[in-house]
Amino acid sequence: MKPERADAARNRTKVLAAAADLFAAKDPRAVTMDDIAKAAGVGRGTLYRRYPDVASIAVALLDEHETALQQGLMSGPPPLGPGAPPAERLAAFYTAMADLLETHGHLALATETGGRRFEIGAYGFWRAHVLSLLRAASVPAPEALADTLLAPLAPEVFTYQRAQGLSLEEVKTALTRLTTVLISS
Amino acid sequence: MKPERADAARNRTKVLAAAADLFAAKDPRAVTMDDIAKAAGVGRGTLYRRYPDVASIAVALLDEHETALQQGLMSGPPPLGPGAPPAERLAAFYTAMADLLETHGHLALATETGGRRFEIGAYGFWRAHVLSLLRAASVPAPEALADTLLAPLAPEVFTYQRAQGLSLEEVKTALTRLTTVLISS
DNA sequence: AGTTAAACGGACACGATGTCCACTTATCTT
DNA sequence: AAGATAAGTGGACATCGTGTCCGTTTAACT
Repeated sequence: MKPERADAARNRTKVLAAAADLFAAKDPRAVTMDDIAKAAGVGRGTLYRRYPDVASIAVALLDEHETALQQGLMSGPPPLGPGAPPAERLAAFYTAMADLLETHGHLALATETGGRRFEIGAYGFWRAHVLSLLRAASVPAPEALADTLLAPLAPEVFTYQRAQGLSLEEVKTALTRLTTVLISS
Repeated sequence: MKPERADAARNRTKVLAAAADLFAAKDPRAVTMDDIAKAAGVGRGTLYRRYPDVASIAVALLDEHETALQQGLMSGPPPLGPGAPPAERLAAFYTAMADLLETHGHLALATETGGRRFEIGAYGFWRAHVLSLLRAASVPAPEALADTLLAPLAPEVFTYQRAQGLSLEEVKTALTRLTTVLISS
């Protein structure tokens, strides 16, 4: 396919920058397409040309961080990447996810307008990763456990816990305890 | 306060019946106030007089089942009610919740339009219950664990698992294993 | 400079929300 | 039984967000 036209690229940058500001400024779930178009100084039609909804803009903003983590899982150094025992890898994954939510939780929230959590590509990836680790650790009936274990990583849960006054460390230990206890038994 | 007027009672019944049908018929998250008013043969204003939004109607429909479970937790027979060791009570709670989600999952979905999960009264109750059991079992740092453990009970997670082909039993065992393993270690 | 096709932006139609108020009706009073 | 009163009703209205459509602009190529 052809390279991107100059004005298109310029507008994409403006849109993403404006959206990032808006997501950070107020409740990400309340940001509308109109808001973003207005803030970016761009027409409605221009916005819809590239992004079908607000969630997809948040996904675009989150993408680089997510793919970085996915790289780490697949080919990074242990314990996150291959080479460490499953229990440690799983714990490392949870810690990394918590860090990602800590820094970009507002974006993650914005990606989940409605019940889209499971339809997003990233969820499938996390699930496959957890599943393979559970299998490697010979945990029985890992299919149901995978979703159960991923549930506490939902952005709403994490941000709720942090808003309740729990420290990042407290949340992390709760998460990792879940994994280690489950695998070692 | 005064007793309810006859026409008001009649309309409330009509509204709840119509809403129950609609929630069962299509995606509960797509049901609108207009739909319900139309289906119940009632004006918009009448509907808004009693219920501020769709979620609150779903809550009303769900209420009796939820309070029944809450009664069971507080004063019912063991292992759900008091008298059994914490690990068993927690497992019984998860089983009961799974059953409730199995029968009324669509209603539970409708109560969570937006990110209201944690603002609903019931969540506070479940959380307090889990927390007290964790404390009774001398589990360290139970505060963070409580929310983490409740996350897999989110209606979206449960219905997603069931829609993926997992049986009710498989989900139940995944949930209870989580609890027993955590407490016994 | 001229041509072409991609990109732009605002107007439009639609659907849902929540409010407001003139009218109806149940219940109480005597 | 009739009137008084306050609660209840229903639909019109203003507002907002969505997604599409199309005449106009502009970048890129010749």
